[in-house]
Amino acid sequence: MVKITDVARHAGVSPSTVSYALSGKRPISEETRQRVEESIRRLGYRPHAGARALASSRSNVLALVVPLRAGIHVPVVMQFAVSVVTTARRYDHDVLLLTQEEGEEGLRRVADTALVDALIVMDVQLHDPRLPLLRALERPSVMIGFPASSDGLTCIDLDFKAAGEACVEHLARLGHRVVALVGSPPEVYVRQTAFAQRVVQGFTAAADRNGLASAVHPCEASPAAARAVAEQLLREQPALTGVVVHNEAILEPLVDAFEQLGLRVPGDLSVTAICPDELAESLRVPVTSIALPSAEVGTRAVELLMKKLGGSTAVPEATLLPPRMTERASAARRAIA
Amino acid sequence: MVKITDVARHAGVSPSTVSYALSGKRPISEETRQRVEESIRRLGYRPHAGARALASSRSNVLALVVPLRAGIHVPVVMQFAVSVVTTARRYDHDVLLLTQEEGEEGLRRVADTALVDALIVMDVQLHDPRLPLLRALERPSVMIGFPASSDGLTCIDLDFKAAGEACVEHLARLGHRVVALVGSPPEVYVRQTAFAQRVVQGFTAAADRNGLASAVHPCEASPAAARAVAEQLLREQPALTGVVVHNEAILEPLVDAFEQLGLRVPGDLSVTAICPDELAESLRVPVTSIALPSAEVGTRAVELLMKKLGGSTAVPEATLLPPRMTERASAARRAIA
DNA sequence: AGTGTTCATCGAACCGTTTCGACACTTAAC
DNA sequence: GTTAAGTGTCGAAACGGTTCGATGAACACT
Repeated sequence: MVKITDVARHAGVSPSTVSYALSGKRPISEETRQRVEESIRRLGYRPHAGARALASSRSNVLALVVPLRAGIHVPVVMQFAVSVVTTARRYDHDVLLLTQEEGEEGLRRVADTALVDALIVMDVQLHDPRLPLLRALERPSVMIGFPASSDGLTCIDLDFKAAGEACVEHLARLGHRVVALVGSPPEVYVRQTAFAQRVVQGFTAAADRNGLASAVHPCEASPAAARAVAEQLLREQPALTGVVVHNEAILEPLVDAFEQLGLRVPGDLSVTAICPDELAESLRVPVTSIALPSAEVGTRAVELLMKKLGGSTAVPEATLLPPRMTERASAARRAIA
Repeated sequence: MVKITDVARHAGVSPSTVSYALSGKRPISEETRQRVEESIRRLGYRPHAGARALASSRSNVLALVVPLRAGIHVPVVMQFAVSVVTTARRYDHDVLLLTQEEGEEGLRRVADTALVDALIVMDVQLHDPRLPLLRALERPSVMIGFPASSDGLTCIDLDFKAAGEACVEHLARLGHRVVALVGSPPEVYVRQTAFAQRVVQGFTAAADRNGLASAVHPCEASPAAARAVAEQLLREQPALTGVVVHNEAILEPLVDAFEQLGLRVPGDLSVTAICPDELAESLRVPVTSIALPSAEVGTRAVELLMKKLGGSTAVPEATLLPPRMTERASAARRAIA
């Protein structure tokens, strides 16, 4: 293995000069830098990650904790992870993958052993048991999602409340007067993941504000459940013409169920959703939707971390990404009966 | 930060003793070990990962390279990744996440900087450009999938050829005489990913062996393409009664298309698939399938790596997991016309 | 000519472990 | 009763970088 002293000898300088030439932390003459770089190339030198971490107390590795649980749309998680890795690389960092399963002990482990410099935690719950730990940790972290109190933490996510509102406002503009929200599986609400509740808040607030009749229905992630909800909706809200869906898994079966019950989309029923663009586009009837910006969240999360690692104190505690709606075929002006 | 010398002082021993008590690489008296462990607990000591890696030339980190490209079923990748992480943890290792995008340079980087001890590479192609690199690297690796020649490498995957055969054999046993394979998108074949071709080989061989009429159709990952293939099949093989599907994305739309064309499944048409159990189970008509054992592949891949890291030379170059079929509702005995 | 700056580089200490050789002390063997 | 073979522990030397203070050279300003 070729080490920094080999490079130094080959270039006729001291090891520290090589180090500075590489890091740029002290001025090095253009000529010397050239020579060092040439030697590095010639010898195929690569700094030893462990040695570097030891000496600099920076591992240049970020931890990413991904959720495993049911009710979470896997492609979204994956896209997010990829975006984190890609962005981290732009800042010369790597990403260590942890599963939720590892729990608090896992976080403490990678942080305390200095295996990672900072952490990204997904799927944060309202009263997440990891919150106190993350606050106490000597390493910066960013959370995807919002807990009950984000004091002293850095959080980022789509503004789900605004997303819920936007869906309703859109339907209201199209003339719909009776709307329903088909939401996440009940367990998501029970475990108090903030985003599901925020959608409900936004949905309800906007419906009230616009004087619409409205109802909210959680829904399991199965086609059968989707069908059941569809029937229930028609029974309980016969005048229903607008539906907001916040549940990737049942978007397609739900629309199918409506059509099988004799309702055309968007002829009789307009549908808007909060889901990945990919999904919204892939359906038989492309769905007007608010995108789940997983890639952007990933990028922004890393950027926030880098800012914190850079010592900046001016990192915002909360970052709410504004919803972006794409109109597709599933929502149309209400037919005048 | 509390370090090993602090622990040593607190326990009244030398640092090396603490190290040996921890690693077990030399005998330490029961009494001393107790004392050391107590001190560690008291002080909350965690060995510094970088220092450890430097001194031992072992980082205890594995690299996992995940594919990004189209035509790859994301949940399978994710499940695999999770299984890798979980298994790695059992061996006291962590997992660094790399994307295909990083390419050969990425592999070289993490290997040469000693950031990782070993590598797992997914989605290997027949003539993968990374093969020479992996052979040359001083660190062990395991590939998921099989290249044209696996000499000097360690590969593991489902035995796709046997899986293709098993699907046909099953249909043959049920009395079907005319069968078709609906495969992966054309680009998967073009880029010469071995597993797709192996399914075709197995399918064809078993069909010939059983004297069945057979045809093979690649298929894009869209509902429209599924429908088109369904129509084409009926046109070209009017006597068709058995279909093997090897394409997660279109399994559901394909079955739907058949039914809309007036064919009952399994009444008129029997379907078997090679896909994740989860998917096979979730359809309206649960599909008889060969499981894609992503979790097992992940576990086994890590175990193989650990064996190699342990210095074992008796690590098999090729590991083919035998197909496991689960019978569900979609395949039945051929109706006698 | 002397003093003060700035720039480029060097030398040495340090980062926190692991590991190797040595040593003292038991125990077993002949 | 010496020799041989373990046991359990210690001290010191790595491991391969980074970083801080010092130094020398070049230059400008009194």
